[in-house]
Amino acid sequence: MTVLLDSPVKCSSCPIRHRAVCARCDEDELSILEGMKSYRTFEAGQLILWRGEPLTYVASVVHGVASLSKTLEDGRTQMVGLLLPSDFIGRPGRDEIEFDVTATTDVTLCCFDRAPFERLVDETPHVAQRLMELALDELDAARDWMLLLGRKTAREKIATFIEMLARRSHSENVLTTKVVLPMTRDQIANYLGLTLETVSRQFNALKKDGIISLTDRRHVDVLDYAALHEATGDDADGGVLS
Amino acid sequence: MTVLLDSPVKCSSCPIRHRAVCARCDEDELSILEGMKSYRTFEAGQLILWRGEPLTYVASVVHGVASLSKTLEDGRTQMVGLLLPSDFIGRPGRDEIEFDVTATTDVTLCCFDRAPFERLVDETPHVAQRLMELALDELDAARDWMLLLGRKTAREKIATFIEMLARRSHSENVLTTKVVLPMTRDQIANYLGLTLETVSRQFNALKKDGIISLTDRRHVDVLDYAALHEATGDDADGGVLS
DNA sequence: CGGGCTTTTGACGCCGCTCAAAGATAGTGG
DNA sequence: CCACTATCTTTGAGCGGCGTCAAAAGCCCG
Repeated sequence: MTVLLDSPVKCSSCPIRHRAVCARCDEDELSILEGMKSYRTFEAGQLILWRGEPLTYVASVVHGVASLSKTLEDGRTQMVGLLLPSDFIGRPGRDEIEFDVTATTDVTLCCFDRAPFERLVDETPHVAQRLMELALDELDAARDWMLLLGRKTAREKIATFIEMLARRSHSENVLTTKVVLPMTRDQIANYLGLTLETVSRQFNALKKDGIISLTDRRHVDVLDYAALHEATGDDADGGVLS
Repeated sequence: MTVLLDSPVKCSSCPIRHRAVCARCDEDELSILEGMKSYRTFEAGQLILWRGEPLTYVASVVHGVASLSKTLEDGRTQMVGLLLPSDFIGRPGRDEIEFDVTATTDVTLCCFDRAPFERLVDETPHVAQRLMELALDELDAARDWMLLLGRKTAREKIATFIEMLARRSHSENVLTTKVVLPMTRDQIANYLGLTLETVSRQFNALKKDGIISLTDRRHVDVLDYAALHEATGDDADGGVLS
């Protein structure tokens, strides 16, 4: 069930303070947001918002992973975005979204009612600018994904996926070799435009090649970053340290 | 070669006046833009901007079609966007782009130097808001395309492509049955994540089924809109009249 | 220990890719 | 105006990667 927590974390000690929609806000702006916000939590698997439904609030992801997905008439589905902590849900000036938003893991959201938030956007350029940056970041990510979906092989897709998670989950430039998979094989398949069987086979193929090891179903250990990047099909310069 | 025309069309009689980045501008704002703009034309096939190059200007497409594309190490390429008249090239706050921009047909751009344009964006909310809308529109389009690339069959891809062109090219709610293909089979293949042979075969399959007819290589005549939509795999409600 | 879920593994078939060649079409120069 | 050429498109034959179907194995939680 959706849970409304009465005491959200203070903005000043919020883990996503410097990356979320509030990143550029000064103290005054922050205290306005502080007054508007509330936390909501969702269990893994819950629908957070769905296509066509009027959007009553917008939110930042604080903890956990959510996903955006679209579905064809006959039920085939494709994830069109992954929302990690600091990512934003909802869009200024629209009152519907065109996809479903689902909690992939347990999720905590920092929510703002739409009307007051939009007023704030109109008045504070810091928020509007940051929103624009976030939208453009998403657009870049979407385009990388289009290349992946349209042209990469199953093996390249899996390698790219692991590399992306490694890049986004390492803390402060320290490159960790342990990667946590925030989703099941089935969800990974929907993200990569594959079937779950193919996902499983390719994970094991990378393992057999000594590029990764699979400690348990949710944990990948990257043994050879160079080989992993090689397997993504991307240019050499797009490597891990960039 | 790039041609700089010394006398661009006046904004007030510009064909994209009400849809481009300037859509919400009032007379005063428009005259500022008028003073900043210049036209550039490119022949079909020319590179307009390329990945990693510093971005010296931003622009609106006035006539023609341009495309955004990304390339893998071994040369496989995927179009990640189609720019039709009124679409915008370039992004505030970034000095590089992550893809190549190519003229698909002969193209006329309405260009603004980046520095003065960005100053204008900071000062006039009308432009900033419109830019945000355009970015979100592109994001929606990118996500539809992700569904197509990841989950649709070749036939569904072709049907979706034709339907999209029909929808974007008809003027003022009048549904034309004649659709002009602004690109070659090879370029269509790169847009849809297919090969040119498959594109050709699927066009002819739709023709054999009586859904379209092919007058010449650049012109499609839609004979049966309902059947075309059926062939896209999308939900019933996303039909032509929406 | 039992039941449901996720993952793995195998066998097989099909859609779309590859390779190849012939057929249109448009642009060029004689 | 027409032959010539380059480019684009169509068509065919064959193959392979990934999807489909099925069943077994592993894991988690009561």
